[in-house]
Amino acid sequence: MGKKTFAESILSWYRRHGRHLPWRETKDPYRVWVSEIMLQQTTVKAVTPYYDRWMKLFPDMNTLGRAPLQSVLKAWEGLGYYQRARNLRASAGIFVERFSGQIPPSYETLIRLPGFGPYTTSAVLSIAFDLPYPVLDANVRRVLMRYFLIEGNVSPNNDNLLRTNLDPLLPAKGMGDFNQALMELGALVCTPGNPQCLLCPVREGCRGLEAGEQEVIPAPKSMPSTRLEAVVAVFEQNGRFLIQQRPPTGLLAGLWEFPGGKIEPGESREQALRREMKEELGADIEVGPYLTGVTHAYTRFVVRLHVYECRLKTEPKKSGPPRRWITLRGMNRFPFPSGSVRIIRFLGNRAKNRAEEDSHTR
DNA sequence: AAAACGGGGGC
DNA sequence: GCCCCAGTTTT
Repeated sequence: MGKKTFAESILSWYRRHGRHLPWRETKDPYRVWVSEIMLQQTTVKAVTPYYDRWMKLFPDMNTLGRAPLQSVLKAWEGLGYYQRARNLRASAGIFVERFSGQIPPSYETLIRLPGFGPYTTSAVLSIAFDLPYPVLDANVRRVLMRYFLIEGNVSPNNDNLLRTNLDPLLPAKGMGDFNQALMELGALVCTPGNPQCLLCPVREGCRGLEAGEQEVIPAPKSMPSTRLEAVVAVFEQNGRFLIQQRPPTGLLAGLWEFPGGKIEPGESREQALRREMKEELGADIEVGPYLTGVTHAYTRFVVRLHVYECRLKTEPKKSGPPRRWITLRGMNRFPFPSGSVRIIRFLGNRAKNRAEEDSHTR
């Protein structure tokens, strides 16, 4: 009886130390798929509550495949990368219409569908169908680049090197568990900073540890970061607020927001508001009191939103993006980016405070 | 090969 | 305040 193989070491560690997560309680392809999409570039901590809510709203493929896009986006509100939700809905429609509501267990078929890239396709096929596709995600890349001492950045070239090195170490069966075990090791032990090499089941064969390079592999990527100032206009008429829909493509596509825009260099906030509302609504406005400030961080820039109560002096034009007058409660049905959600929360608190003051001074 | 595409957690 | 995350798609 020889020593444990790489795969055996990883798997036995996973059985002992792997976390119990909602999407690991099942091999239902639909649930596995939804979890994989949600987990793209998104931490387990952030996904868990969304996943639980999602399965109540859209418990199976047929429900999702027939759901209105707006309700799907609403369920995704705050998770980010909203194209994922659109792709999920689009592919669910295809599964319902062309595959009897089933996910076909074929790499060539899935990879053509919206939202199925190399990672997701392999993950779904290995985890839900026990097919022999290894995955390369950020965790696996980090673990294996360290293990094989592949220095430098994550790149297609290094990915090929990884696959070549990994191939002889793959298990004969149970690829789904192996993939999840490798990812879990990256998430819990072989972390970006302060990796817990003493607790690692494969530290003996790790060439990165041997070379003392484990902390600097893969090479850290520097993130350009800029700051941006923007203004937001809140119009209220008879308890209803003006919101408008963003364009169907690009940043935050199809989500709703309060009108506003970027402050140009040398411009005051008030000037920016009047200019933006002239451009967006075709209306002249009066800028009222400052309501609140919200800082909203994106991957490569930070926006500071300055929110002002405003009043329309002229009627808005009819053309332009869809616009609606909506009560605070009515906003439950519209998907907003997180920055807008915080403004809505502010307006809700303000309304509550006003109601309380009324009840005291009455 | 690089950029676009969100947001929150961790330090 | 910076870095990262169960990637995909477009440029």
